[in-house]
Amino acid sequence: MQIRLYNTMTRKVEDFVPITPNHVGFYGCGPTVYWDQHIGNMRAFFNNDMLKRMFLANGYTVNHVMNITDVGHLTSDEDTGEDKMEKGAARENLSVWDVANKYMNSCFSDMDLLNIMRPTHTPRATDHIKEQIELIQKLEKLGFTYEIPGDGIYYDTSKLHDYGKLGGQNLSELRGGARIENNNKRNITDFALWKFSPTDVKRQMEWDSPWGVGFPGWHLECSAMSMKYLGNHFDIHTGGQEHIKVHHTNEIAQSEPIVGAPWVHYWVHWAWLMLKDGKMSKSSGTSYTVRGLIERGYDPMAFRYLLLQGHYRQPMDFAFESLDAAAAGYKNMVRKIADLMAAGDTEPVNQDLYNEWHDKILTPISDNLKTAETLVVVQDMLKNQTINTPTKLALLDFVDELLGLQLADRAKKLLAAESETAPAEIQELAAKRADAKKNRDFALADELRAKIDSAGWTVTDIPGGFKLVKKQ
RNA sequence: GGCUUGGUGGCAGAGUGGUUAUGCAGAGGACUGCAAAUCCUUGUAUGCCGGUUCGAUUCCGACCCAAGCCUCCA
Repeated sequence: MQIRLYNTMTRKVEDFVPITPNHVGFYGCGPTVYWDQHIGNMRAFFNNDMLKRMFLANGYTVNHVMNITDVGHLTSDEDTGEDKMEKGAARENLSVWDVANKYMNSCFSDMDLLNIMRPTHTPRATDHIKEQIELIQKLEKLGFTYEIPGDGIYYDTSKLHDYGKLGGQNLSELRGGARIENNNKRNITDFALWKFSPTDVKRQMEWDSPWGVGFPGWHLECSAMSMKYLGNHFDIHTGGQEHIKVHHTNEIAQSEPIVGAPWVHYWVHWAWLMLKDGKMSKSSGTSYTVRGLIERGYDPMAFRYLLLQGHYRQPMDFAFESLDAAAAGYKNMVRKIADLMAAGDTEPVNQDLYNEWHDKILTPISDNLKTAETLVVVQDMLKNQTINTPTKLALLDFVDELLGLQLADRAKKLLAAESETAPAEIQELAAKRADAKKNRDFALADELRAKIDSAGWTVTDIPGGFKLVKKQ
């Protein structure tokens, strides 16, 4: 099936043509591991996951690389900026290395909870200092660097004729004085490749280099590690939309002089998950984690379902009201599937119908990841009267693989919970209630139902009797 | 200020040059002593102003508003 993706470089939805047939290599910017990743961060990782699942469903092999940024970078190119890693270490009274490990693992565990497949490679910046230094040396040889004494090695953006092409903005269009200027930089857009350690403070993370002790600039790791794990040219580079103008622009600047243009064939950018009143941020206490959602009683799959209803290029408003709606929608879907499973239909799978609907499901998601439309097709499929139950269940297995919603798993759990036999005293109460109903003593019947309810069971009337289901 | 995206029903959020998804919520009905579940039916929207067109929510332009980047950020 023809895959189409919006390419930020050309600002168009394009047919995807892989470098190697039936194989895709892609790099998605990963987390800076100084704190928990909030659900906004997770939306980006979820999008990478959907991109990957879409390719897998289309028969591709996938090499997915996600970096772990564990080097502390200054929050600006100034010496006065804060270092997030060092700040996190101070906050928790841990070494920067322990902070990195702790939050890398918590990020992975949140990804697991959301059923996000692990990337093929998750290289850490601190494990690739050598590669980063080598990259600077290559740029140095080509004449793209200059040193600001006592500060670092910088990239001279005026040396690259098409600098800024990804963001559609040239040097002269940037607003002068909009940010604090480093007076020693040659151009407003120049950025650090290597920063020297400050002389007055001992950094926990620093390395030797041909230019002096210090640490790499924050754009460098992505160039160095993507080349190492994906080769000099690869298919797709993804990241949050805020990376277009600076981070990805600078990655291109570092890479294309060395490997030749185009370095990356398709640039795909994810829009943010917004709060009603602005962006999600840790400082304002408005960030939620996946584990936080679970503590509030939500199935992480409800959040996944919510994300699937939107489109990756569209900012999405997050509110508990909309998460509730998604949770209800997801639960209804699981209910329907559990009913299909319980039907025990032994008809054979209709292969023609299976193929037809398989393609119907795969088509919209292959067209620039229109997951919402795929969800619509799934709803249509569930409602469709001409598809028999075994065919529907086979299609749902495919849907689970494609969308990662764990529908079959939840449906089975639901059925298991419903088939659990109630303890004798609950059975007895339910039997008494049935008697009360027979005697038309509805007051007593309702009282008994309340009793059963508070004991953790739900009694429902079914034709010819009653059913006891343990409350979830 | 510049560059880039967008503005759709009560909420979230798709598609589409002419009959406007889907989910949740709402309303009515079937079923039930009442519930629950399920099923059926159903209302409500395309920021504003122009233009192109037989016809625009869809194309074009201006404006207004929002978001992203220009400063660490998914």
